[in-house]
Amino acid sequence: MTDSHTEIQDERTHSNFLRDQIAEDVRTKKYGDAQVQTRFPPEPNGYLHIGHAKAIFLDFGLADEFGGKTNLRFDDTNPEKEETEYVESIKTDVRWLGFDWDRLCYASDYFGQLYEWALQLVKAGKAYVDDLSADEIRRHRGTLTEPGTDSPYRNRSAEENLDLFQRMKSGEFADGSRVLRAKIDMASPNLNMRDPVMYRILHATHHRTGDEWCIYPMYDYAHGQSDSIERVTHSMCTLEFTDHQPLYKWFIAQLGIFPSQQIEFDRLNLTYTLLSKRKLLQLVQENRVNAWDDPRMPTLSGMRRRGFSPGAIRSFVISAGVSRTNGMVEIEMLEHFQRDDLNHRARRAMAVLHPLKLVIDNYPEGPEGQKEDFVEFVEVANNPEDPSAGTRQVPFSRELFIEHDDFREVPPPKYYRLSPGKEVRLRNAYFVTAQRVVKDAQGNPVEVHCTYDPASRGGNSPDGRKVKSTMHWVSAAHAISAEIRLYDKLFTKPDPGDVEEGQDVLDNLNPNSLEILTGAMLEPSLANAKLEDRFQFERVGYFCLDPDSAPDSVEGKLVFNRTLPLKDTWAKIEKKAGA
RNA sequence: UGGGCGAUCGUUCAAUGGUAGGACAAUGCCCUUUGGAGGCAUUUAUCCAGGUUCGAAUCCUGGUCGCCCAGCCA
Repeated sequence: MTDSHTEIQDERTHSNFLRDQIAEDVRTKKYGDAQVQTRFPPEPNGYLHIGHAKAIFLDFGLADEFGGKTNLRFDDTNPEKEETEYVESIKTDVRWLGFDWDRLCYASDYFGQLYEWALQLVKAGKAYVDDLSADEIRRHRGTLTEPGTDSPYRNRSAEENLDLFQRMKSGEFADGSRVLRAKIDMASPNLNMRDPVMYRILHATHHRTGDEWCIYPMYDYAHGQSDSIERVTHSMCTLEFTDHQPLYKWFIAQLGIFPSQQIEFDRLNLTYTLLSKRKLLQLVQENRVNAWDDPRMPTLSGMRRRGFSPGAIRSFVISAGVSRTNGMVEIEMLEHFQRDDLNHRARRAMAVLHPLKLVIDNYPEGPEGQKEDFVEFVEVANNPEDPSAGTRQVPFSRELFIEHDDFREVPPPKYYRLSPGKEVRLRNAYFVTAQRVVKDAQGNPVEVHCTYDPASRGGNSPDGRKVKSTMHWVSAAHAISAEIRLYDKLFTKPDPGDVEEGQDVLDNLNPNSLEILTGAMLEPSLANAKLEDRFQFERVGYFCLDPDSAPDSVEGKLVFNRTLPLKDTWAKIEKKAGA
């Protein structure tokens, strides 16, 4: 058993620069005897995706390793984009990944303190109210190569700034009319230091503070201090915030408060996958997918519905590693860890996605000559990888369904499955030999007639005869039908952002990312499937029940999602031959 | 072009001055009552040029290439 657990342990002993840094800080007692404190700081403006899972495993995982704690903090400084629905979904997703936060925090908890600190900076002449418009501020900022120019309001007296800022807070001014800026250096080569905006006027209702405030702190003014308030020792974030560090440090130094240490790491990028909350929101809003939890989405809720597991996501994220290089991990790696997980856990079942009738002409007749009535039950392992999963009895009869693609009237080279005159094994049942095929007007096979070898019951012939292929099947009389949803990649290009001039990422959407099958035939035991069950439909793939199912309803509607197909060597051979 | 960050197999992460290794992918073989799983094997890498050193992926110098920053977003 090559359990992924061992792999995780191995990975853990591998160094990574985050762990190294924390270990070093603990060793040198950089923060005295204080325990390691981290935080996961999402903005509640969308659903979490697998990129966030990386941050979660790092923030919570590393703190765990060092016996520290992790806060869940919502960076909710922009009331116009944030909603309670997102807060709830984020909590659900973090828990689903297996973590519980030490403290549940909100940047909005600190609005009062942040305001007090702003007052302090204003009084100290370190911040000023600027009457310039957003556009004018932009023009004054300069460019990458040219320094900015001072705002005409830059040298207002502390008294005037104090008065203006307090009136901004009291709601005297219109949105956009004034901002509070830090007074740093308009000529800094780091644009973040060119008198960044600390507060803007926004007469908007906040999801938590309601209408209490009409000025809201900018992320850059709130983030470092939030870390400081929570006494976060190691504040891990993604690379693009690297050059915000000097600004955070400036605020911390001016205020003389606890200095958290920020360490940046690379974002997770996955081939064929879009990991931008803004774009994901667009997919939802424009109904390009059904919802945030559409199984094609890289959101944690989508992946959960699709049948992915927290353990597999963890193995993947840890195995993909962390660094400071911007790369793109192949989606195949994620799929590998999910298959590995499911291979060990998933119960096996037989399901025919594209049914083709198979009739055994020499199968014994039932009592009083009623051929169809004769039924026997074969014993089948629930999971050959796990004997403790037990066995079940599966009905077998004269008329069966097999996979349409498992029969070829004219077999291509290396095709081992059923074709006229060929003998194959029906899994756990009998050897059968195809005799003749009934075709429709278009020449498509609709029914295959075969003979079986009664001595091969269970799937082996006493004479030691070998067959090249084993196929799954279901008894026609006992089969239940279900809707099957097959998912493919949402995008057609490895890098969805690779677009032609004038085109959009959404132009790279895969029009065939969802295929719905309505005629699938399943073995009867699947009628009892539960939402949390994981199945391998043998030779087909991994599946789970979708919440759209209503097994207890009159129709007993069943909907299965394909998490992932099984690896398909034959498809590869066929493709190569065709190419 | 100002500032910041980075560069190791196809991809991704290791090697912390001392045999360049793992995982995914690919290829071939073995095995198989899932063309699944498993086993074995193979291929492919230190961005370039100098330098320091007994010894450099690692340290130094100079290039090259890539990513990020000009929101009253986070």
